[in-house]
Amino acid sequence: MELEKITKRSYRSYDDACGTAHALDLLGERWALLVVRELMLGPRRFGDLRASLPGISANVLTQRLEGLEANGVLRRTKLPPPASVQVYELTEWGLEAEPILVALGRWATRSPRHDPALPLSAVALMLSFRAKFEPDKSGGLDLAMEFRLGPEAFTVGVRDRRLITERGAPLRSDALVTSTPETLAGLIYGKVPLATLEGQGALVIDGDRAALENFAGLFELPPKAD
Amino acid sequence: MELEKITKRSYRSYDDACGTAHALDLLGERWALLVVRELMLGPRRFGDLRASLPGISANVLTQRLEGLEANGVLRRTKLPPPASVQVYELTEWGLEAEPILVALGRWATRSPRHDPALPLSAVALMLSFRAKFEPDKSGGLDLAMEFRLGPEAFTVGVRDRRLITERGAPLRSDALVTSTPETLAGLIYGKVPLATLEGQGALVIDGDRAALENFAGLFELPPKAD
DNA sequence: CGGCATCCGGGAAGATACTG
DNA sequence: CAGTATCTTCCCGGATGCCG
Repeated sequence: MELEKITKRSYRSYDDACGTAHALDLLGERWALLVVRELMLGPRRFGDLRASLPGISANVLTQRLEGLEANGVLRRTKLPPPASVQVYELTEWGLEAEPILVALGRWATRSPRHDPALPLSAVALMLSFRAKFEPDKSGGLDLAMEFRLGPEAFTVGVRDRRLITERGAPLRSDALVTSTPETLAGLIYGKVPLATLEGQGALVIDGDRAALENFAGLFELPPKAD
Repeated sequence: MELEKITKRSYRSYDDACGTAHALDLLGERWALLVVRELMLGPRRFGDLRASLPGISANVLTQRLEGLEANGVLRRTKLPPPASVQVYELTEWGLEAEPILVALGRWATRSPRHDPALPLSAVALMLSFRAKFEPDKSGGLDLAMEFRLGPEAFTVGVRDRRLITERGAPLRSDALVTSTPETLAGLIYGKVPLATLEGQGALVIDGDRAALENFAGLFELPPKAD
């Protein structure tokens, strides 16, 4: 019957005027914030999102995308021809959630239970750079690199004590780094020597090796809160 | 059988090295962040928490407290005699999550779906002040008030363009305000005139009325993201 | 293949009653 | 007052299948 359609209330809300509580109404469901994370560097397709979020099932991803769209956090867009492919992208307001993601990441890195050796998506690595970048260590540095992480290319650079992290390849770069997010995390946060990774074939660098070495020195993990 | 005790694995984690994902492992479960919110201004008892979080059930609150304690976000403490009462309080690290809560609140206030007329806890109101305080409007202001919100007293003040929000009564104050969190939210964010609220008996002010009026002018809701 | 509906099993959340 | 026990309901996760 159609009656059950009408009765489909029970949108489980906290019913709390507090902004924090409302934020949880908007993106407190399981996986929602990680979907937002994956869109933080630009539009993605359904399949890309799924591949970047190991463990999410297709129907849950569909539900989250619907909910986030209904709440105005993201929108569905069709890429211009000839691609003509459907993608999901954050609204301007959704994009403004970035500092929250970064702050959450910085805070949780101090957890004794945090395991940096787990899998990592390319976008998550880029955002982690923003969380742990230390401008004071970057004085006078000016570098631009291309990171090839799987099928995707990213631009990473430093100029005027500011960090640049974008999706897509840069026009010019000092070095091209081909590797995986996990390997780069080991290099930058785990202080694994670059030569070791190259020896294992886990990382290939073409161009100025010093650029990557310098870059890796700009990040510091916050102390554990034991 | 005892076998089922052994099989109780399945601690549902995102298994993601990303700090944001780990933050969700730590406090992404339903109600967890609101429990943290209620502890942000100091230790509380089980019953206080329950009363401040309408909708949470006792067993869920128990589970959240256990989980947050296991993760090092909060600890159980016994108040010194003669109180000798058990309370929950945030660890130093847990306290550091405050900017996250405030940022979430500020962001979500821009949601078209946000309804400021819903119920509000006293602690949530205090934290909302921190989210929406505009130092530029507070030049030269110096005031201290006591807010009596139900059984609890709070100190609210401004000095040197900085906002003070604490639990407990101040030693000296310019005014004593007795009301509810919802009424004060209407005054400060809804711009309901003070005289109207007094006329309804929803708010009683003893002392310098101008202190409260000046205070109410220091906050601005961020624009909607329609 | 990408996107979405449907069915099902397990587990977490919600409501209520009960206990020290 | 501070939880525990129990039952129900709903959400999540996985599999399958439809359709453009």
